[in-house]
Amino acid sequence: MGKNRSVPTLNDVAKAAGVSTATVSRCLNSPDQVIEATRQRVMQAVESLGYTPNFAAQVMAARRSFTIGAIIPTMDNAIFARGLQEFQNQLRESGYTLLVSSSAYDPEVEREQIRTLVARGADGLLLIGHARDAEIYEYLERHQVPSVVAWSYDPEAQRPSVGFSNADAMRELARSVISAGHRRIAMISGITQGNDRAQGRVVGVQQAMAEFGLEASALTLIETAYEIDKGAEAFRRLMALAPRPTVVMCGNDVLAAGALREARRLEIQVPEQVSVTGFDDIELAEIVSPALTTVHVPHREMGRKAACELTAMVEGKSEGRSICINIRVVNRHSLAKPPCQS
Amino acid sequence: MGKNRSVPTLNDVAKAAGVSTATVSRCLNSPDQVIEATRQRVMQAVESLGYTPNFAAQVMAARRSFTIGAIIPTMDNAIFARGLQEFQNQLRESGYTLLVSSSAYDPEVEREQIRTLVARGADGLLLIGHARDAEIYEYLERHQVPSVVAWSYDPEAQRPSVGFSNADAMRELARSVISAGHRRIAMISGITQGNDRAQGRVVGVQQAMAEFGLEASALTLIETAYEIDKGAEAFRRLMALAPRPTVVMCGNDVLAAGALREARRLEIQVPEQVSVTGFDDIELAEIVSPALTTVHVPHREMGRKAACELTAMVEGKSEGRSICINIRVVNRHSLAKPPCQS
DNA sequence: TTGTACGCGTTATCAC
DNA sequence: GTGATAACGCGTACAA
Repeated sequence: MGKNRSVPTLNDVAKAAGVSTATVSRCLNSPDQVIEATRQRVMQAVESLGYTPNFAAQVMAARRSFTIGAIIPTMDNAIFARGLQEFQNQLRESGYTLLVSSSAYDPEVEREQIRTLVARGADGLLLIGHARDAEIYEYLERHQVPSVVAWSYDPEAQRPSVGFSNADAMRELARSVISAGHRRIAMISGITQGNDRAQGRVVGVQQAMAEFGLEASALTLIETAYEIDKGAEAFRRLMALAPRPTVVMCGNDVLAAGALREARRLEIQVPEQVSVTGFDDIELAEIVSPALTTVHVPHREMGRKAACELTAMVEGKSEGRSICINIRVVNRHSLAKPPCQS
Repeated sequence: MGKNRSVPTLNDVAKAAGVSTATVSRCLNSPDQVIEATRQRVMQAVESLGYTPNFAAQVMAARRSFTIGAIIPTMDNAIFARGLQEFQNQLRESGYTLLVSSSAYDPEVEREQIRTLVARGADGLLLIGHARDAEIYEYLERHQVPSVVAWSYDPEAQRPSVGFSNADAMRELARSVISAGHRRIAMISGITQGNDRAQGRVVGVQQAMAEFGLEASALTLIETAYEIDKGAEAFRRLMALAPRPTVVMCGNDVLAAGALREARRLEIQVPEQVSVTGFDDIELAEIVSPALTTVHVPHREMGRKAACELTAMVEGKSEGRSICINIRVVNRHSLAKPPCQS
């Protein structure tokens, strides 16, 4: 029955309600500035026409989008997923929409996506880690788009960040490891290039070793991508060494899970023959066998606080504070004393 | 030094290069329509001013955004993450940007996000599963935004879908289970309300049982959210039953991982005392102990094909075909014959 | 090949 | 309270 094919605009609503576009706009954006009677009429028209405001036009006119962008290295890891879900929830409550892109750990892609998100009118950006070109920060500044860095806390950094010190966290875990008696330590790290979280975790291990008077050479380090298979592969190489390390500290739980899987395949008992540790304390950590001794990171809390800080900045209520999140070492079963003959 | 605070526009570039805005626009969008010399000059200006086109303005003028939206139930599950990553990769190659939102399995939220994405000028949408209000499809049609449904294949459905039949897949797995001798079957399903994948999986089990002449009452069904803890809890309740089921079929690998964790806690041997199966074959399935017998879904392939189909539709090259992806049962160690005394 | 001028759908600033 | 109307930044007929 004469179904109108095209999308209704503000103008259509205005005509249908017998008012001006300005009034319709006000009904939608500041309802109390318009008298009850006309508002009813307008809303009726909005309803019956099935009107939805055109976002691009809104952004252009209002120079504001109520949109927050986030660029994460990968969607394929529970740690970002968990925190981001909470980030989004918090944002929703404040009336913002979250747009997510994943950079696949590629700085070039990240750079492009930041520009895309800004061009799209994002009011603020969530970034992961500090390591990136100064040029990018200048770009953000010029466009006056506030940003907060998460999953990494660095009081030295110019930019506000919400997270924790990866070095401190890993150092604490490494202290436990060394205190348990381990001296031949191996580490399977994520790629440190352009990744301050991964770098910090390596540094943490090194610091703890120094504290205990261990030589740097006592650490065998393998760098690899954060994938289960890579963790397994690295673990195999480590176990082929003579003498074998007595503990394998992994850059995250995913790598540790790979290590554990390989240990099972090689019929190496964990932790009796070799200890393994993780980082992040994602659900995986409790599910593998033996359950992982790891560092617990409160991702949800981080997501929530990052959202609060970022919206505050967007709304001019904050200059950008840095927030430090507390982490803690979780002792489960994958870490024990080194074997006796060691 | 006189750093210009504001964001440069097409006009600024035009003035800087001594040409009209139209020429600048052409340089950016159809470079071959403009002579080499002027183009050089223009590009120079673009570069030195650090010009980035304003997206909202582009969308408004061109009525096209080269943006694809996706709404997934949750980011917190590897199955969507994996497929979406590939979906995005494929999109990038075709020049599209992906915007992702998660609905937290809430139809209301999904509805709102669909409107948001459309209002934002998304050229096409990726949706998960068929179950949703007809009104939403009408809305999409009216706005002429093509969409494809993924993770679910239904030849009966009006809308194009890329995926597989969840019922067929689960039925095949259930046949293996029954063939192995199981008669007291329990299932831990995801919430079926508004979720055709979960529904299909339940139906698959029921169909297989019917094929083998088993009474419907032989199936004990628990519905719960797709979370590890929920899987563990459901498993505990199941193990408290007398007689116990000899097999627990889980709606996905996450639930199965929870079941396995609880089994370990209860010191119930899997598969000696009770068998467990999963669905999806995410990495988790191979990592838990015992490794899960499950249904392998080629998520990457699904993501890729969905992207191809959707872009084809957006560009008017396809009316919207449905594509069926092949799945297969993966036999690992969590499924065995039922215990003898059964 | 290049320039002019209009339109895209809103918001916001004025008057009324 | 409400209504004109000028931006907002870009694409694109159409003209030159």
